[in-house]
Amino acid sequence: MSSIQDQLSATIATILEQARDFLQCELPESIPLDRPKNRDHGDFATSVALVLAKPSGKAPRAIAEVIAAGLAQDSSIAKVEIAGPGFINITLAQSSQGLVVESILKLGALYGHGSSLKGVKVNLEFISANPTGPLHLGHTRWAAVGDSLGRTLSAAGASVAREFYVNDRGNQMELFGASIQADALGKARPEDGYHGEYIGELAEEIVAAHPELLELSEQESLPLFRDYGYALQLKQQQDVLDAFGTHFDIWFSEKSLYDNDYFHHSLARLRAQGHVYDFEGAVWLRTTDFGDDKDRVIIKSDGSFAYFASDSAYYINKRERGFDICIYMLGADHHGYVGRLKAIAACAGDDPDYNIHVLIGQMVKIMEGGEELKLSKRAGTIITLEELVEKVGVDAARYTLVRYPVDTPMVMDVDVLKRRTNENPVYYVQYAHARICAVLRNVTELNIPYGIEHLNAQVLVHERERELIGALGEFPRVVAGAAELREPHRIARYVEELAGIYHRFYSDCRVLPMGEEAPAAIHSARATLSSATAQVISNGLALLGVSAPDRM
RNA sequence: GCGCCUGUAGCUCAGUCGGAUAGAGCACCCGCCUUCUAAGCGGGUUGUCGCAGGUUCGAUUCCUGCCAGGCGCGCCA
Repeated sequence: MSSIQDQLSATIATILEQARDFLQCELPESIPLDRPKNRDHGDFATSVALVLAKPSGKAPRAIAEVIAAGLAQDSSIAKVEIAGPGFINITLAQSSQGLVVESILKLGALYGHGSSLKGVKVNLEFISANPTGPLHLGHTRWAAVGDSLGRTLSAAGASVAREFYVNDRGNQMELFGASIQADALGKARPEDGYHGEYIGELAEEIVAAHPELLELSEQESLPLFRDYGYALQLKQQQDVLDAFGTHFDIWFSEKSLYDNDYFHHSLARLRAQGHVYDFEGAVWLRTTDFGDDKDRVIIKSDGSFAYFASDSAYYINKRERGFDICIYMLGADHHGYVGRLKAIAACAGDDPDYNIHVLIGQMVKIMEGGEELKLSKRAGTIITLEELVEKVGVDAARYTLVRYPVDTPMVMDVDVLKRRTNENPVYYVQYAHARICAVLRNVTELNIPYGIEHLNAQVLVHERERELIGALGEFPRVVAGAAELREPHRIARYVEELAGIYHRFYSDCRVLPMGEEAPAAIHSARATLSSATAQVISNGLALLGVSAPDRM
């Protein structure tokens, strides 16, 4: 299904092709075509004449004349104007206004989906919190953004696996086990252990289920406390994420990288590429070959594995599982890892600009009552995902977290998020959807027919109607752009704008007949346009993992 | 010292294949519900796009330097 934009681009490309003799230069690969901010500039505008001015050596307005003459032949175009230094402003014919609405209603929930990433296998790893405590705010940002990005990439045609990397081995696990054990035995927790209230709760739960642990020696019970605690804590994280609407396809165990000697297999692969060396009893990866600050130790001189060992084996593992692109989502406090992760890919013989993509999320703060919230009862230090949801609900939390680019540090204001006003964009958007649903209920009650077969585009001549139709037509591009740039916040911003446009349409364009007025084509057409808008808002919110309520 | 991120209206922030007069919400003032959900709409006020150069028809956007703030630079995990 090709959009109006695509058709226009193709038309212009054809015109340029025919004017090759006149231009005498290379033609652009893609035609710049966007929707002007100023309505006086038509439905679409292109600066292609300006772009071609230099290579062709012709005056931009002269080039524009040629293109405009060609476009004027197209029956789907009502008006072509040349403006300023050589912009070409295009106004669509009334007859083509209905096409967008038609395709939305035909495609339904699939409208906006595309094929730009078709055939690409993406591994999307996010959150990957240690299973030694509750998820906090930073994880929550990723839970919202990562999940939304996953939905967006899928909509663009990619095959996406959402993966949570579980750090189930290493020193932190031991400290976690020791902390729980200390509580269970009524002793002091290790100083460098975990100190949240939840440790005590885990200890109680474990002792209740396995009273025999208290009969064992400390040495014997330690690994059991660790393993039971791990299972409970992981389950807790999974439950919380489930309630948040974030689902993973794969829970990947770090420990499993060392099963069946997989690690040595991955190391051999790196060695074969020639970037592994031994020095002072340790095994190193020469990541400086690919721009890292310094080489990294894989196996320490005491024979134990450095954390980097897991990182490199894990990357190799992802690629061996057939993923083309591995996306990592890391907190800003880990941005120092970008260089070494990219270097792993390069050392493995991959293209670090294509096969691996690292997103860095800046910090999230939370305010309530004008003050920053720092203490969590449960975690002991930072606010948890659960606590945030208790305060503001899933929709407001997800929406707010996903509406900013991840490289912007953000502050969530609980007081604002509880508010049901314009200040809180999630309600603004949801309200537009609920409002349309209410209108359509009334339309149905009055037996006014609507739908594709009742859409007479000729009557939709109001400026608000054209504006709305134009915005609806943008959605597929927004989705494709969000997927390509890995920026799901673009969808949130789009949906806000669309909601605003609908609200303005609503106040200027009456959908239902007034009083004794007989239902006419305009009512059916506007009802149809409304239902298409509801569909697009709903599709957009779905990509954000936010509900689109029928009533509010 | 080196690296990453940020600097746009009084506040919170959008704005990337460079485009026309730089946007939204909030705040402030004024209007709009005897007919659709006022959780809405309309109007008014608000800018050295951190600073200085460069690239060009055109720069908030790309390049360089500087200033300011945040974060990071382990044979820790």
